[in-house]
Amino acid sequence: MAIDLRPSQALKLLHDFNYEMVRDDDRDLSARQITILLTVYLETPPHTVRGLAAKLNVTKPVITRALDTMGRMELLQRRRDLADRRNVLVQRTVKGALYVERLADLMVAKSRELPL
Amino acid sequence: MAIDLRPSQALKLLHDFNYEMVRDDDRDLSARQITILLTVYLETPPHTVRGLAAKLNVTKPVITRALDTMGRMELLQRRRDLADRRNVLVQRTVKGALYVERLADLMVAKSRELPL
DNA sequence: AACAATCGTTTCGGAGCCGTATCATTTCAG
DNA sequence: CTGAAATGATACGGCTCCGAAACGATTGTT
Repeated sequence: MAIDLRPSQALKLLHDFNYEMVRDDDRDLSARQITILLTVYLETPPHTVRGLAAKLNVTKPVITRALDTMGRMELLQRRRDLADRRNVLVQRTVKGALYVERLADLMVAKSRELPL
Repeated sequence: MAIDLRPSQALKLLHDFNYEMVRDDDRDLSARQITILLTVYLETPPHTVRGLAAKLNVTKPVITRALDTMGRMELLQRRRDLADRRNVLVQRTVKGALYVERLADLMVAKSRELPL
């Protein structure tokens, strides 16, 4: 069964999801941060700073700063690449996995409430 | 046919949508701004600063500043309530309607690309 | 070994957004 | 008519993020 979303449903889903995020969290992640987080959790490793910057079409400091922030939140962690010590590998954390899971649950819940 | 979104599909949709937003726009809207915009475009008028603040559980200056920003972008506009001149009515614009339409189209497009 | 290239980080000035408190304007109540 | 209440905007100090440039560390090249 394909996902057949109508424009009005798409907007309502977008609204309800963001609405819930805004109401719940004091500190919500930016679009860039969410994209970085989900890229790390959905795509196959390894993930480097340079690779993420290129993929998202942003500068490297943007990734560095996002890792600082989300590292502080324990949603992601850095690790040196032992094979090439210039690289930093971005890895998942338990707390990050739970956060991503919560995003998914919220999205699923809001999609179920959509009118036909 | 109900919208039956699995968690993995929800995450991919969330990722792909944000990814596209980040790649395309230099200046992307925050979660709060998107919520305000969609609230005005989806829910029935009138929309006041106070009403939006209460609905989103944020302070009034948050709404005022968001209206400044999105007003500059011409996505929303202010108008004095002639019945009660203390009120400011938040209204849609042509440019804002096109932006919202683009959001919907992007969401629909990404949802169609989801794996079964 | 010496130099260039790569990688991630840091620095810098500038801009946006935050919450709290305060303000001007308008309306309502006595 | 006068004071209280309501509404939205503004001032303030603080925090985060931005892009560009410069930096240290590491690796590859010759």
